Amino acid sequence: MARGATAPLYQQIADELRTQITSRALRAGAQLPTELALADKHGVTRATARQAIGVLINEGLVVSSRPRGHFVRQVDRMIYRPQSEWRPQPASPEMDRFMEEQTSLGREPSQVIGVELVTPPDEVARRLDLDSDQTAVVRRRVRFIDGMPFNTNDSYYPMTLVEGSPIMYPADIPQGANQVLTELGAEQVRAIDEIEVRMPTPDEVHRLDLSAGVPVAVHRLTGYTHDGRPVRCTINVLPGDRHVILFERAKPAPEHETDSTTPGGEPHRVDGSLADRGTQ
Amino acid sequence: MARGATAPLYQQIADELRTQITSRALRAGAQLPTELALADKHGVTRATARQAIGVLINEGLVVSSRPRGHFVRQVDRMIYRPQSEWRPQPASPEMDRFMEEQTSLGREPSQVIGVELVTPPDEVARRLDLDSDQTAVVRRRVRFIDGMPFNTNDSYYPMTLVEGSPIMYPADIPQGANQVLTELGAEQVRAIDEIEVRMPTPDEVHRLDLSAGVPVAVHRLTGYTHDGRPVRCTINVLPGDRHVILFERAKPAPEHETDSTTPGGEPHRVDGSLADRGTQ
DNA sequence: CAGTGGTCTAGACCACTCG
DNA sequence: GAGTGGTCTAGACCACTGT
Repeated sequence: MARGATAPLYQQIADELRTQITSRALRAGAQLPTELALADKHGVTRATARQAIGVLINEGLVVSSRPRGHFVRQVDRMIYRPQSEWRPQPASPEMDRFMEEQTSLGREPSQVIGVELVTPPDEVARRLDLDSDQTAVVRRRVRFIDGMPFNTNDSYYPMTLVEGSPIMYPADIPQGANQVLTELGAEQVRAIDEIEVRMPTPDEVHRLDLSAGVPVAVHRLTGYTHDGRPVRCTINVLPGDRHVILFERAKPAPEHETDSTTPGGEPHRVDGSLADRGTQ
Repeated sequence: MARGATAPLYQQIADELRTQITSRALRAGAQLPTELALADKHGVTRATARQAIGVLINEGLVVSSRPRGHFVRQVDRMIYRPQSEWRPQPASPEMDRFMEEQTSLGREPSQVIGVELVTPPDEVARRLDLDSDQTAVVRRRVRFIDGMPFNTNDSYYPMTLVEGSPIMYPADIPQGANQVLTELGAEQVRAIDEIEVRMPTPDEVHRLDLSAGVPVAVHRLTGYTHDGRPVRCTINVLPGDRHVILFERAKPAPEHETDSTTPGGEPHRVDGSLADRGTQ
C-alpha cells in the first residue's frame, strides 16, 4: 500500500463513499448517488461504479432497494439475553442501564412453526449424548418483531425424555419448556452457551430475510441436569444487524485468585468431539 | 422462486459449487475450477463465472489465493472464554468436554502494542461513566497464534484510577491488570459482556489480516467494583473464522421460579444511553 | 514465461417501481 | 414511460507466482 501504486478505481470510489457514511455526511437511510451518476463523476464505466457499491454492500454499510436505488443501511439492534431464562430481571443495577429505555416496544410472541421427530444433526447429537440412531424431538420456531423475522430457534430434546409431554405438541407451552423438564424429573440447572459467527447460509438468508453483508451469530445452548445429563440443545440463529448479546457475571467466591488481564485467556483449539470442523 | 423464472446463471453456478463444498465433494483446502474452466463448462463468459465465485467468497466459503486460484476455506476455531479471567478452570465437567483436546497448541503471549492516553470514544466513555473531557488510559494489544494475528484487545481504564500504576506502562503486567486494580482499591467483582456481530471495517481487515466473507464479533467487557463503579472497559475484536465464544452458567439459587423456553426472552430495543446507534 | 486472478471498458437487454 | 439496478457479453491489459 502507498508504495507508489494507486488503489484500484473502484476501491477509491468505495473509500470515498465509506468516508461519507461513517462521517454521517450520508446518514442512515439516505440514498447514494445512482450508479450512472457515480460513473460520470469519476469518469469510469457503470460496471466500475457498481463494483464500488458492491464493496460497501458486502461490508453491510449499504443496501439495495431495487429499483429505487442504494441506501445507507439502518441498524437497530435489540438486546438478546440468554440468561433471562433463569433471571428475568437483571441481577445488577449496571445491567439496568443497558435496558432502561423502550424495553417493551413491538413485542410479539414467538411463533411455533412445528414439532418434528428427527435423527438430530451431528452437532446436536454430540451435545445431547445421543447415538446416531436415536431420535430427538425438535421444536422449530421463528420469532417475529413487528412482522419481521427476527431470529430462528430450534430446540432439541431427547425423545426418550419428553415422550408424551407437552413438548411434543406444536402449541405454546404456557408454563415454559423448562418447567416441563422439571416435572419430568430432569430439571435443567446448568447450561453452556456457545457463540459462533459466520455468514448465513442461503437457507438462513431466506428464512430470516437477510440482505447482503449481514453476518449471523449462531447461539448454541446445551442444558444439563444436576447430575450432568444433557436434556436440551437449542440452536438460535441471530442476524447481526438485529441483536446484541448480553451476559452479566459475578466473580465467584474466592478460593485462590488467578487473574489475567486478557479476557478469553489462552485460546484453546477446538478439536474435541463436540467441536464442529471443516468448512463453516 | 421456481415460479417459472430461472435463477440467474451466476447463481446457478454458485449453487452448484456450494453444493459440492457443503457435501464435501470439494473438501476444505481443495482448489476450485479456474474461472476460465468454469466459464467454458457453463457456456458463459469469464465475468459471469467470476460473479459466481464472488458469491461464495462473500459467503466465506471460498478464498482467493492469487494468482494460484480459488480454494475452499479452511476454518479452525479456538475457544474464547470470557469467564476465564475469574475461572481459569471450567466449573463443570460438561465444559471439559468442549476443551478436552489440544488445549495448549500454538500458544504465544499476546503482544502489548502500546499504551496511550486518550479521550475515549463515545462507546467507552458511556460505559466508564466518563465525561467527554476526561481522559482514559488504553492498553492496545494484538494477540498472535502461530504468528498469525488472532484478535485485538483494547482495554480502557479511567486515568484518575490507574495513574502511576503498572497499567500505565507498555510492559506485561505479571500479576495481571485485575490484581493491580484490586491493589488500587478497585477490585472488579462484576462484569457485563456485550457481543455484537458485523462485518469488519477496513482497518480491522488490515490489522487482523481478514479475507473477504469473514465477519467479526465485537466483545465489549465492562468491569465493575463491588459498589458498582465501572473500572475498565475492554473491546475485543474476534474474527468469526477463528473463534467460538463459550460461557457456562448455573441456575441461580431459587427464589421464585420464572421460566421461559426461549433463551433471550423478549428482546429489548437498544435505545439507551449505553447503546451504539446508527450505521453499524 | 505460462497461467492464474484482478481490474476495467463499452456496450446490451431486462424487470421493476414510481409518477 | 423514465429511471433505477440486475444480469450478461466480448473483449483488453495488468500483476503476481510458480516452474
